[in-house]
Amino acid sequence: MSEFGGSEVRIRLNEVEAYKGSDDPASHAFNGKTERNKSMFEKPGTLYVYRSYGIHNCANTSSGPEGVGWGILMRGGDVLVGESVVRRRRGRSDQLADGPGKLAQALGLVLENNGVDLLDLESHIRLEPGETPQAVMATPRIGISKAADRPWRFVSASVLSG
DNA sequence: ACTAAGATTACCT
DNA sequence: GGTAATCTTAGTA
Repeated sequence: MSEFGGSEVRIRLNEVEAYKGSDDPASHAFNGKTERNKSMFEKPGTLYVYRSYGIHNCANTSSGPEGVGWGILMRGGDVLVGESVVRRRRGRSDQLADGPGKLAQALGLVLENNGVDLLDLESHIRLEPGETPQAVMATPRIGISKAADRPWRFVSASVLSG
């Protein structure tokens, strides 16, 4: 969830992808720590926001031990609270959070939020326990050209028309 | 210093 | 289905 200027937005994630740092050619962290991706090397639960294609922002949470560049890309979800806020941020009333860039925009995330602790209750952006998906499917990852065959994309079954 | 490619999205036909 | 918009990083000279 996120909370900026009194506007609360909650999104239930139903699509994520794992990126295993130095063992994963598709990961931003594959070639080691850089100025942009250093948040992924922080402790688990650290927000990593990066600019994609120079236009969009995408949100990850680091998942490995401190010093290890593992991360989880939040690809999509359902807006539970604050839909009107999201509509205003997105400038449309549909497709509110069904993609990495859209999800980040829906939450109002910007590059300045890079590195915040998602598990800190005082943070304006937090990761909180939610409803457990009935079933989760593992599928190949999307939007990458390297190691795209690794089944590290996890989708809640409720998203697949069922 | 220069070039190419990239964890994408919105709008066109 | 195809393309433009636009910033960061890595590889090459």
